[in-house]
Amino acid sequence: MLTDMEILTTLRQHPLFEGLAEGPFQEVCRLAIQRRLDAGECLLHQGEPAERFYVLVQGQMKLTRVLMEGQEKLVEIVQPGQSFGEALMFSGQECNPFSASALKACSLVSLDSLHYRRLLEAQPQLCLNLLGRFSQRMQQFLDEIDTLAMANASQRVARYLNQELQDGANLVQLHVPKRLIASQLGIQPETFSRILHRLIDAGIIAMERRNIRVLDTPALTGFIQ
Amino acid sequence: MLTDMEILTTLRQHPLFEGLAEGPFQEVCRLAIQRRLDAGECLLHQGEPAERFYVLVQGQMKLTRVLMEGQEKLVEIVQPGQSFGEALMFSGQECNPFSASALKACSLVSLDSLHYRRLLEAQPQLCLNLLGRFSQRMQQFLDEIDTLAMANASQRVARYLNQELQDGANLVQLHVPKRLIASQLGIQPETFSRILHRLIDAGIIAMERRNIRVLDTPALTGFIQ
DNA sequence: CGAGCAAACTGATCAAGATCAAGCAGCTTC
DNA sequence: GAAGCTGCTTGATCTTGATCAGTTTGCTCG
Repeated sequence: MLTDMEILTTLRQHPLFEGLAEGPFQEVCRLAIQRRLDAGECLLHQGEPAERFYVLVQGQMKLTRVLMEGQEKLVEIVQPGQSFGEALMFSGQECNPFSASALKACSLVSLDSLHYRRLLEAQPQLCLNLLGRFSQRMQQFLDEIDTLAMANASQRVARYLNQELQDGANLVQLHVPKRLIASQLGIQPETFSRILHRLIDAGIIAMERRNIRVLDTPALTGFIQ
Repeated sequence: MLTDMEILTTLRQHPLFEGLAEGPFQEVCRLAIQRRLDAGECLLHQGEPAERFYVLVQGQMKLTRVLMEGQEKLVEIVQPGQSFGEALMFSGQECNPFSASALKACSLVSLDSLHYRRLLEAQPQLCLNLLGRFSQRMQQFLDEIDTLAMANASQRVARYLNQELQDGANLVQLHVPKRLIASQLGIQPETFSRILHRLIDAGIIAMERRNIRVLDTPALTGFIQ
């Protein structure tokens, strides 16, 4: 169970509310609805109408697109403190472009899109923040399109590992099952497994459980070009 | 050669300036720079610093991403009246995320990003317009990611044809060489050709030059699922 | 008009990755 | 501890689409 304090702190730290005066922020909180999900539970179905957006306070969620034959493709993993569904607020069309479901038990806050939109009309600075966020997200999409358009699966995996490699460290933690990563990269779980083990055999990475240590960064990078 | 009048009209009709008062709009025009390109000429190189964005007045441009081994992937075809490069204004990083070059002889107008950004700070309505545009663009990206993540090439082609099929009509006009479409779909020109001819043999489409007539829409749609 | 060139088409070959199938490791639950 | 479940791995086979090579078509330009 979360305290109101924890929720307040999470919202306050979120870029969507950065620079918002105390008054309007209180109003936002007043209209916020708290929501709890069990692991595996579904929050949004792709194609359903949407009038709210969400900030994840605790747990882990996945956003997926439903393709043909019931297959689903992972779009994004949402971690605590992150939001989703806010882009919809402006697009004119009002259907969820993805499904959302909980990977672990989750606590999240749901906010009214229309209310937030009205806030924006009076807060140019907030608008600019949001534009920046959208712009970055688009960059990420472009990157993902690159990854998918790349010729072969090994390059996608190498590219993925490189992206996940945080600042200086040589450790990549897969915080979701491998088959989901495979789905994100547009390859089959078997192929993903084989490629990882090929990289291990080549001495480029080491793996134990979901922790992957990159031993030879230059080799990995060279793989991509 | 374009008259100032034509340029003014093009800018005025552009969503980026919708609802902008006459004064600020004149100021925008005053700072605009006109640019001419020959067919094949390159305007922007991916990775170079960018301080301006562009509105195409006449001609046709392509935006491409450079992948490994000098291969390039088509991101978008720009038609007269459309803009590009404006997302960069907010992303913080200041390098072109794509290359841009002319497919035909082009006239375009280049605008100062910083100046436009300052305009936005005083114009909440303009911000909201822009947020809407960005949001739609993201939807398109999601769609494209779907297309690329789809299992096989035939489905990508069918999906592409369906998207390009405008409202009710059964005609798709390819306004660029087929090899560029293939690049956009992440397949080889040969494969694209073969698939189109397979669809012709199946009686689903008819093709003459760059005009494709869809004869059996349900069959085409059925192809995708 | 014919030369030259780029785009498009076609056929043959080959390799990457999907698919099918089975086995194994780690966890929970009774 | 056995049963059952899920995620991961490994092997064998088969399909798809890339690649290479050659031909055809259509367009431009001297």
